[in-house]
Order: sequence, then structure tokens, then C-alpha cells
Amino acid sequence: MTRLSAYLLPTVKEVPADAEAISHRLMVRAGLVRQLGAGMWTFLPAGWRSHRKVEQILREEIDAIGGLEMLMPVLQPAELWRQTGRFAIDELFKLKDRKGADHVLAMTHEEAITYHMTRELRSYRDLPRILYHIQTKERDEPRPRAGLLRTREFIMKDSYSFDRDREGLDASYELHVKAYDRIFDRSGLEWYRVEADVGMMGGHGAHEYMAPCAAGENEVALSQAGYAANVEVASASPRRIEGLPEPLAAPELVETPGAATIDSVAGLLGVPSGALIKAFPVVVDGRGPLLVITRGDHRLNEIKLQNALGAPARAAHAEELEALFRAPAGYIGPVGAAAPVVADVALRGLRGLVAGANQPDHHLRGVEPGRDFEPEWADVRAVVAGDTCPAGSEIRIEPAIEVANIFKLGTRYSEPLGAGYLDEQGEERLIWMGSYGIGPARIMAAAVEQRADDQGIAWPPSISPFDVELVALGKPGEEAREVAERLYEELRSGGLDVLYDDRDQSPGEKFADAELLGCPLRVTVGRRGLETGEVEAQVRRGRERFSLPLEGAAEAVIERWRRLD
RNA sequence: CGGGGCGUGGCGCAGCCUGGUAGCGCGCAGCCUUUGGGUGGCUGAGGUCCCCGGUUCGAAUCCGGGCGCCCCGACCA
Repeated sequence: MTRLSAYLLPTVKEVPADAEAISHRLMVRAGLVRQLGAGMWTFLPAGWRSHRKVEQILREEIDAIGGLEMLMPVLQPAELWRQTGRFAIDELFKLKDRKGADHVLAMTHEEAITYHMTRELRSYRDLPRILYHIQTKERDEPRPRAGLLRTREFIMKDSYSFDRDREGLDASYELHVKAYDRIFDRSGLEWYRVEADVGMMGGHGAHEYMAPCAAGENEVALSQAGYAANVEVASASPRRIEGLPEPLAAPELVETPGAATIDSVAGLLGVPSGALIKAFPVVVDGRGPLLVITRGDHRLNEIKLQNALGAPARAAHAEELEALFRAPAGYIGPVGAAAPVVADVALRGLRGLVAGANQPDHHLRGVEPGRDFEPEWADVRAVVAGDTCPAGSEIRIEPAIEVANIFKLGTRYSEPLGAGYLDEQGEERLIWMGSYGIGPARIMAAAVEQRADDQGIAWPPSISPFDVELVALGKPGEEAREVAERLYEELRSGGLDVLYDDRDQSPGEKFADAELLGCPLRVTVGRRGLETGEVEAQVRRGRERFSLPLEGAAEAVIERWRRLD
């Protein structure tokens, strides 16, 4: 029974002024969620209904590719995490039990699933397998934010694939790609599958599913031609520089007193900022100092740099700059540099450039990579809007929420945890793994962000807390109430989830609440319609209204429901 | 980790600078009114002013410490 008079849907007019994200404000206002602490959120009944609808889509689609649902604990022995080297992660919650033994609250379940499968999957006959669960994750986030978008505790559907080799992993990964594509189509989101950095998961390849929206914490590079990548790893051809100075036969020293920034040098010499060489002195783990250079109008992408170098790099300190280059930041350049040079590929083939001269207050002009210095070439810059994607189409950059990610883990976990199997020849081999996560709460938040209007939420039908909100007007005992009661039963027996607003409130309040909550269809029964033998319906998204003859109204509503999007 | 802000009935806020009676709106309870877009009126209940300590005759207000929460940046599978 979901009569609003006996339900808990505490809608509010006001939320704290500092709640910024649309989804944060609306989900609180609509009575779906409440905050318990920083990054800790309670789902109220209607919010939980929506969450469970998302979960159900996940179950159906992962079951459809052969996934087997199970459940693993959140509380885990620290030892497992020490074995995989992840105990030191700052985001990992750590605690001791009464005996003083170290434990963790799992932020994801690679260790646990691998521990188990090490014991249960012993033969090539046991492979491949896909296991998954829908379980709480705990993360000691440096900064929880934006309602449900970044929380310290959240529920995740995570599945794990176990295969005999790389090819098997590729196949399991492809199964998940297809399942995830279907999941996001069904959930009603605008979404992109983008190339991603492997991050702390380690492994061989990764994609993220991104839902564009204003509150997004990530940025994705997209193009008409179908290019889609997280800007962390995106790669594109740069825009040509207009007004590049004439090349010179050899670099020429120019005085640039006090001009230590790209803009000031460009202004002083009357050249576009793209004609400059930007220098980033870094120190690479196990490799020493390195001078990384990009075009003056480009930014270094530290993740791409790290991936190109195969090792983490940090910016060099001021003292290191003096010692190595004998010049302060702003006057350092690749010509005659005291460290090896890594040049971004956008600099390739350019002539007549301006670079730091490695002496205070001086730059060189007429610089030419390959002639005046010999760099190692690498793609290490951040793409920008206006670049060209590999298929020749213009790149745009949008903020987006990461709603899922999938990783080819390879043997990242099977090796330290000893997850092997015996092949047909009786040889011991490592299991190849993949891991695949989805956050249902983020899907909800993304849906709210993408589809909200001035009145409130407009749920995608597949994940709405209810299919239809039935609003009865008039006083208890009047004809409208009787008709509404009848319609309520008919809609329910027709298979719809109906929220019946039978409260003794004013029409304005009921309409406002219905639009705030955002069920895809609203059906109104009131005296005005009944006078002409009709009830009124409204499609929440777009707010299209129409009248239905009272006779057969339930069937007509159900029919309209089927055509919603 | 750096920067900024906030903590006062259930919710949103004012009061604090300049110490002395704790206030407004919403919500809530009762009665009346109203019933197709948050109706209007009357009456009423409800507050350790985040915590600890200090100054003072007297602290929501001043001082010190702590805790909590939010925002921006860094970070973030």
C-alpha cells in the first residue's frame, strides 16, 4: 500500500543554502535521502525504491552474461590488503579489533574475491567464471561532496571475472562492456564509455562510463565522430598556431628581464603564447631529473606523463632548479639543458619557437626541436576544446559523473594472492582477472542532474520510485475520492507502481509535491474533470497534459506508460 | 593538505560587531475557512543558543581550546 497519507515522503521547501549540486538539493527536497554525517547518507523509502530499481537492472544484465550473485563482508583482515600492497592507501579505512588485530573496511573487493577464488577455482575446467555482489563500500574520502555524488559509504555492484588467459579476459571484458551498455541504456541516462586511466587498481586497460552533467567531477573529451575519453588520458591533434614567428638559422639570445611567465614573454616579444616552449622540470622515480616541455598554450597532463614515463614524476623543487639549470623557473629551456628532454608531440615540426635560455632574464628565439636539441617525443599534454580527434572531428570537453568503471586487472591480484589453476597439460598458471564496478546511487544522482527542471525531478521511467502518482482532489467522501480509489486499484492490478496522494492537502501542495518527486506520469482526479467524465494526466518530462475518458482510464494510463521515455 | 564559511525550537534564518527579556518565516497541534497550482484567520506547543574552559555581577554575544558540517582548490577506484 502506498497511500501518501500513510507513507514517509518528507518533502521540504528549503534546503541549506550551501547545497550546490542539483541532485543534492532535489533529492533532499523530494524526501528521498537524508544526511547522517559527512559523506554518509540515508535512503528514505522512496529513495530506496529507486535504488532498488537500479539494482534490479544490474542484476538482470549481469545475470544475463552469466554472472553469479554472492555476498562478501565489508570488514576484512588487514593481512589480505598487505599482500596486495594496498594497505597503505589513504582512502582505506583501518581499524583494530579488541585483540588489537588490524582490519580494514573494504573500499572494493578484489582481495576478498581473489582470496576465495584462489581456493575454489583450481582447474581450467573451473574457468571462466563471473562472480558479483551488491555491497557497501567504505572510503575515507578526503572530501565528500555534492550529496550522493561522492560519499564515504556507498553501495556498489562489483563483478569480477576469472579467466585462463589474456584472450579469456578480453572476452569477459567484452561481455561486461555489452552488459554495461545495456544497463545505461535501460537506466535512461545520457552516457559515454570513455577510455580511462587504470589508477590505483593497476592492470592493463580500463574504461569508464560517464554521464555528462554540471555537477560532474570528471572531464571527458568528446567529438561528433564518436571520440570519447577521460581528459586524464585523452589524446588529440592540436590546433595550429596562428602568427608563428619566422624561423632563424640558429637560436638567438634575447633579453627578457622580469618576464617569467608565458603571457609576459609572449607579450614582450609580440608572439602568440603557442610560439613558446613551456618547461616543466621534474624528478622521476628511479630515473632522476628530466625536463618536460610542451607548447606554451598547452598544459602538461601529469597522468599522461606518468604513463609515458612508466614511473611517477614530481615537480622539481626550486633548489633543484638552481642546481641543475642555473636558472629560476620561467627561464629554463631545452637548449643546452642539463637534463634529458621529453617533448610533447605537439611541438614536433615547429620552428621559430621561443624558449628559456637557462640563464636569468634571457630567452632564446628561433628555437627548433630536433635541430637545437634532441628530445624524446611523447604525448603528455592535456587536450583542450578545439583540438581534433583521430577521426578528424572537433573535440569538446564536458564535465561528467563517473557512473561505472571496468578494468582489465590481468594478474595484478592473482599473483600476490597466488590465484592459479592447472591447465590441460597439468601446468600451474595464473588466473587472469577483470573487475567491473557500478554505483547505483550515482546513476540516480546523474539521472536527476540530467533531467531535472524548475519544478523538480523527472525520473527516467525505469528507475523512478513509482511509475505513476495518482492525485485525488476534493474532500474525503466526495466523488473524486471514490473514483481515485477505484483507479488506484485498477492501476495497481494493471502492474504499475502507484503512489496515491490521498492526503487532505490543498491541490497546489499536491501538484508541487508530485512534480518535485518526479514520477513519470501523474494522474489527477478532481471535480472539474469528472463533470465532463474525464481524468487528467501529465507526463512529467516536458509536462505534456492530456485528458482521458473516465471509462477505460486505467488502461489508457497503462498504455501511455508503455510509451514513455 | 591549503583557503573560506557556518553551528541559535523539526527545517531555513536573524540576533553576536556594541554582553543584560531569545526572535522571524516555514513546519507542527487545535478550531474555523478554503479544495484544480504551496488558501486565509485565531489560538498554542516547542530552544542544553555544538561542547569544554576562561573573562565578567551577568555570556548566544568577548577570549582560548575542541568537535561537527558546508564550499573552493589539491586529492579521488
